[in-house]
Amino acid sequence: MKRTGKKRANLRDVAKAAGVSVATASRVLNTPAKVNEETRARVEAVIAELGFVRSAAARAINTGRTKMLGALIPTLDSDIFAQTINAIENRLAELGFSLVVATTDDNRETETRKAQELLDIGVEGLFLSGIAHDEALHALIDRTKVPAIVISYYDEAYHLPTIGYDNERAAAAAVNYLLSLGHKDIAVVHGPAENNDRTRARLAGISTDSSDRSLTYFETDLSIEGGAQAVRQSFANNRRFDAFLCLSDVLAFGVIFEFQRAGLVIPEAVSVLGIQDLPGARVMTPRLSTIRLPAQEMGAKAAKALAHWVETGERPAPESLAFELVPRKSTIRR
Amino acid sequence: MKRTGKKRANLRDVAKAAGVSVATASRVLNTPAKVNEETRARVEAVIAELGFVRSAAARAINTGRTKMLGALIPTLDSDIFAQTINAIENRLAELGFSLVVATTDDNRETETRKAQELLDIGVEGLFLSGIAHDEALHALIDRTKVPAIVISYYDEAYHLPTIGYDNERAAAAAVNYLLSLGHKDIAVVHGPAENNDRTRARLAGISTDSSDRSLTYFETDLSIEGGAQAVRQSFANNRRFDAFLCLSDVLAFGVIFEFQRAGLVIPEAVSVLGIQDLPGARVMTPRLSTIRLPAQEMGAKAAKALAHWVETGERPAPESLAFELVPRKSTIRR
DNA sequence: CACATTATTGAAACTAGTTTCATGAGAATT
DNA sequence: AATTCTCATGAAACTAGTTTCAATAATGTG
Repeated sequence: MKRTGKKRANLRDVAKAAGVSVATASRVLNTPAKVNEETRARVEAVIAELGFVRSAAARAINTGRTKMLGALIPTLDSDIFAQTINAIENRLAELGFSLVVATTDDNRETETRKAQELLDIGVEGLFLSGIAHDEALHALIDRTKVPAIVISYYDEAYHLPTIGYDNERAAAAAVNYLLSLGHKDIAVVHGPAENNDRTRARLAGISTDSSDRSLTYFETDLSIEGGAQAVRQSFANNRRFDAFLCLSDVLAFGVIFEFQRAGLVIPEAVSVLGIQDLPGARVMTPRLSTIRLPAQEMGAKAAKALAHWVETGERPAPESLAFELVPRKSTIRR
Repeated sequence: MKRTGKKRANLRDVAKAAGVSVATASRVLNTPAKVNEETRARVEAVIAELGFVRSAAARAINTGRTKMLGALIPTLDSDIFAQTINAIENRLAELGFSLVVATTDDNRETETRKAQELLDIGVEGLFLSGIAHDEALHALIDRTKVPAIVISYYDEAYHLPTIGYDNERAAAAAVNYLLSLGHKDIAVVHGPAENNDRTRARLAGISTDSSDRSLTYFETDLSIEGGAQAVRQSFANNRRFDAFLCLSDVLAFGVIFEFQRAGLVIPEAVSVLGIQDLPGARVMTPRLSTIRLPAQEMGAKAAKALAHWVETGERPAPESLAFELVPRKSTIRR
């Protein structure tokens, strides 16, 4: 460590320069009302003059508070979590918390390692995505008793509070809508199910009760390109469908683009339904029919809940957020 | 503060339980090689048993290091910064740093306030977007001497190191490409210029040298919907153009969607050119011609540069990243 | 005017670690 | 056998703040 020249001013320096005790200097920072006006002005002047910035670490060591929360999300490199994280950050800022983000690439070991690192730097609470985690992560949360809430997933029975939507029922609502439109032969496009419990839950919600309806599954990358690939594969198989049910809007985007590239018109050629309602969904052509998941509301509620938990020690109740069918122009009755 | 029951174990507890001094316990954590093997094993056992987690704050107070960096970005609620932030976080994680994000909504006071908060919680360096900032933020950076680098913008002469692309020249390359295709009557669609220096720089790069070419400007929201609005406005004005130059891909998306909605075919009806090359650009229909900005490379380089600066005190040199014209299917010779 | 109350303030203890310095025990060297 | 060196360890100082406790001064009440 090379402390180049004079170090940063600390409270003792301030106190000395202002001719007061460190206690008084500290009071100016924390409980200014308890300090005489003149004294306070003097100390404040010195603080400004010396460019004093109080050390967060020293503060945290005393109060035990860092006012930081950590979020473990699969990736930032996609719209999917952007809205939620944005909402979390916004609400957290209002509540006086900072947000440290860590991406996991949907890899459980990475998630556990980064959770440990977040705890090491002193976050007071964690946001987790979904309920599929390493045993080690659960152990860590148990051991440290760090408040942790799960987003993007609702499961009342889970051992951590979940704030999210019922992925299974959202998917069920999606199929039912397509069935109600008279579609019989449906392609289901979804991202990797292996490490993604949201995807798995959505898959679990999908079924047709009757035997004259068929479901064909395409597992692909959770990306626009992935959606396009699924369509190309269906072409390669020479297979036509009444409808494409995409378990995520990003997949629906790719599906629609690929059909358009083939010169087919949506929804006349095929109905396409997404899940999520990303910002682009209602603007694209055709406007995408989808199941709207309240990403922003979820972020705001999760932020509020975790902040409250950390602040008061009162564990929040799980919250189920309503999804909503938003029929637009990419689906048609058949 | 209600420390529910027994507090978390600290180093003193560990030392006592292991029958050693705190100094030895600390050594087990930091320089295990200097501790006798048996002693070390004993201390480690106690650490595991007590679920001891060392306080980051206490550590930071001694070492002066928090290993946290802060990023101030306009918003997370958009693809535009997602790739860059993702790349920053990934690289930072490799380098052993954590990333605290703060959004500014392109509001300078908000930015300054959040910068102060980031510093308050102890970040050792800052990523800033663009070069337009409050005087107070500059003063803060000067005063605290916190390493800060600017991304998304390249300006050798700026008083902070910039790592980004030359927005002005990227925009110039875009116009030149359209002109070279024979377009004479060009609509320029851009986001709010007021608080956005990237937009302003791009606007500055746009000109036609000859008088038989015309440029018409549409200022709108920096969003897909914004792009669509610009097109609607051009319809309302009964104005036709050879080409739409969109100063950001998101705007181009909206422009294309709105034309498609009107039943017009891109690029036959009108050429559309974007800037950025978002993930969706090369997948949409038609595949979007654009000026590719190396967002991920920028994120990785910026992360590396700031980490190095913080680590060694050596201020990095500004870096200009090459943009690249990517002609695809949304532009045509006229 | 005596007593009680309130407002200011500083000394010192305290938070949870790291680090320096000194000490003692063996081991190695002369 | 005497001296030197290394290794392991603990006491105490130190980091930068917060907080408690006590003291003093100033004001208010009866």
